[in-house]
Order: sequence, then structure tokens, then C-alpha cells
Amino acid sequence: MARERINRKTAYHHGDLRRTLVLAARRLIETKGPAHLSLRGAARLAGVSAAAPYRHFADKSALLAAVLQEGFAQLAKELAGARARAKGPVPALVAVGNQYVRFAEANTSVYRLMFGPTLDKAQHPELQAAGLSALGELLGAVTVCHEAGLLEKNVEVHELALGGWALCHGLASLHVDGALGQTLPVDVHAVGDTLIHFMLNGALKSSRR
Amino acid sequence: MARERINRKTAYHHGDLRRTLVLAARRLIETKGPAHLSLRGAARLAGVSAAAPYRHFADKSALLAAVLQEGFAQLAKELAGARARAKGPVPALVAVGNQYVRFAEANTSVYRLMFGPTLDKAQHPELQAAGLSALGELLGAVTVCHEAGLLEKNVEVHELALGGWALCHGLASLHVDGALGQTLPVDVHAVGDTLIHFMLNGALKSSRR
DNA sequence: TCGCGATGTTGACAACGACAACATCGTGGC
DNA sequence: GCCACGATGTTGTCGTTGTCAACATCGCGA
Repeated sequence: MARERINRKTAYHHGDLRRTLVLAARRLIETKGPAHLSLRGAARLAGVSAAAPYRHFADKSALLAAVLQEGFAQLAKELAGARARAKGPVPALVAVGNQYVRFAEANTSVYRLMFGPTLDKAQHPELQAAGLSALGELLGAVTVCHEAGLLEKNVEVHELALGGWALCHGLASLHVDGALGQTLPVDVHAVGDTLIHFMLNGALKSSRR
Repeated sequence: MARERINRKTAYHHGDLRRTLVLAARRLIETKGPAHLSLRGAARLAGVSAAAPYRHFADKSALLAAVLQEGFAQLAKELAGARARAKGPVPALVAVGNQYVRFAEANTSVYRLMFGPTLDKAQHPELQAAGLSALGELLGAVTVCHEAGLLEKNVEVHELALGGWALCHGLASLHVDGALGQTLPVDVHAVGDTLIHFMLNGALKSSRR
């Protein structure tokens, strides 16, 4: 409590170096690009020596993992928020998809790394768990539609959730990679809506289309 | 001509170092992971000094770009092949999607990098062009459907192509990232078929469903 | 034949990840 | 109140990497 409020100008101990390092790392990723993230650079930004980070992170990839974990948590929170604000099962599903793309747009650098190959997720199980909690929102939204009897009988909840995730993720990835905009002059959100409805058309009962 | 056939055991000049380096780099990526790719490592594999690659590549990222360019070319070729083998416009569309996922599965490491953030594609325009030629196959397959009058009037060719790409790309990415299989016990190809048809249901004319 | 451009080598430098040995803080048990 | 001990940070060092300059060697064409 009192610890954080102390203004230690010449502090030997930092106070909350771990958090500071995560923020510094994120800043480096966003300004200089993911390739230029370095433990030493983050330590410099935090104003500590090059070896200090090792008191808080086992190695460089552990620091990156911490940054990405916060990203996943933020994504899950935003998806949950969008879902909660929507009125009705189907609008909630659409809102989750839209929010997903919006997150990718607003947090491009981190989003790329979250789903990119830079960090081997097999060696950071906590990241997989964090990713799943984000997927959980989507899965939940689909399940609600199913329980409300809105889906065709032959539609598997898991399949549709996966399809929605793939669609949004693919759209966001392509958008973020700059593959859109140059070649296909489209508004990503508008086309996202259209595509989500394409897919829903194949899954929703006719009366609900 | 004669150059390549000479068996120079103690050759000072290598013969085709550029190609050898690209292959070595790809091997490193596939065996040790993308993070452990190093110019020096590739040079070692090729049996040359650490500075030799600089006669063929401006820097490390240029070597990576060459590897990925071959990947894009291979992808475009495979998509074109799948499309050509299919009988009819709609099967061709489905076949392109399936082949996309198959490519990702068979060339996981390279595929990840092709669409990952590791290499900043903005600085390698030739890569964007290579990616677009792959997209061209999909776009072409959609266009044929459109010209055959199979699509609903309100379906934009570009939108559907983009949707198909996003769907396949998202599915492949999630699959390759190991996000599937653990959480959602599904067969990628089966679910891919289902999802493609979901989306087509929203775009194809009723008589064709 | 010979000279020049293409290709490869050696040596060097700074930056990096990582570790060991040491320094400093502050807090809890006496 | 003190002080020992664990938590936290620093300094110094090592091996590796990307990159460059200076030099060596090859082969092709004038």
C-alpha cells in the first residue's frame, strides 16, 4: 500500500519493476516493431541494469509471454463487454465478432504477436489458457443461440463457434497484415458484418434470417 | 550450364550459394524453429563463412523474404492445381479452400512466417505481390461462380472471396497454432468443409444449395 | 593473356541473451 | 531497537549474432 506511493528518487529497489518492464516491452514492440524488442532495451526504458529483468522473468520469452497474457486478458474483457451490451442472442454473436476485429485494429502490434509464431505457445501453457478464455466468450455466445433454439438442427455449436472465430481471426489478420485496403478496397467492419451474416445464414433457422 | 555440373571439391566459389542458403534457412526454420534462424547458421549449413551470405542478401530479413517468397509461389501453384482438378465452379471453390488448409498443415513452419509478423512485409513489396497471386486463385474461383450466375444478386465477388480467404486462413492459423485439437476435438478438413458450405449457403442461390 | 567484376574470407565491432558474484535494501523475529 | 536474511538490483563476463570493411580468389570477356 504505502510502498507504491513513496517517491524514491534514488531508490535502489524499484518498487514495481515487473510491471514497468511489461509496459516498456509493450512500448518497444509498438514503436520499434517486434523484432527490436530486447531485454536490455526494456531494462533501459525502465532505468535499470541489463540483468535486473532476470529477477522477474526467466528469460526474454517470459517477458514477451507476460505482455501477450495481458493482451489476451484485455481481449477477453472487451469481448465480454461487447457481448453483454448487445440485446439478444444473435446481436451478441455479431457484436463479439465485431469487437474481435476492432481489438486487432486498435492493438495491431500485440495482436500480431498474440497469434503469431514469434513465441512458441507450446512452452507457455498459461498463454493457451488465456487464449481459450477469449474463445470462451464466442463459444458462450453461440451456445446461447443454440439453447434459444435459433440454430438449425444440423449445426454443431463447436463448429459454428470455430467458424466464427476463424472468420474473425482471418479477417483481422489479413486486415492487420495490410493485405486488405491495398488490393481490396473495403471497409473491414462493413464487410465483416456481411460475412458474419453469410455464415449465420447457413446456420440460423430460416424463420430467423 | 556446365557450371552446375562441375564437382568442385575445394571450390572457392560455391556455384549456387544463393539457392543453397535459402534451402539451409528453410531447414533451420523447420528443425530449430523460426526464432533460431540465423544468417551464420545458414552459412554454416552451406559450408561458407559468416559474411558470404551478404553477397546475395542485403541482410537477414532479405534471406527470410526469399524463403517466404518460395512459400507463396508454392502455395499459389497448389491452389491453382486444386482448382484445375475440380469439376465445376462450386467444387473448385471448395477445393481451393481445402488445399489452402492442407498447405498450412504440410508446411506449418513456413506458413506461420508467411502470414506472421516476424517479417515486416511493408518493407518487402515483392512478398505482398506473391501473396496476392495466391489470393488471385481464390478470387478467380469466386468470379467463375459469379459469371456462371450461381451467386445471389446481393453477393459481391470481392466480399465472398475475402470471406473465403479469411475463413480458410483463420482455420489454418488456429489449426497450426494448436488452438484446435486440444480444446475443440475436431477434424480440420471435415469442419472446414462444413464451414465453407455454411458460408456458401449464404451466397449461393437457393436452387443450388 | 590479363584485368576486372563477382564471389568468398578474415577480422573486427557493437548489441544481445544469459549467468555468476557481489551490493543494497527492508522487513520480520528476537 | 537491532540485525540477519531473503528479495531485489548491479557489475563484470562469456558466447553468439548481425553487419561491415579490407583483402583474397576465381572466371569470363576484351
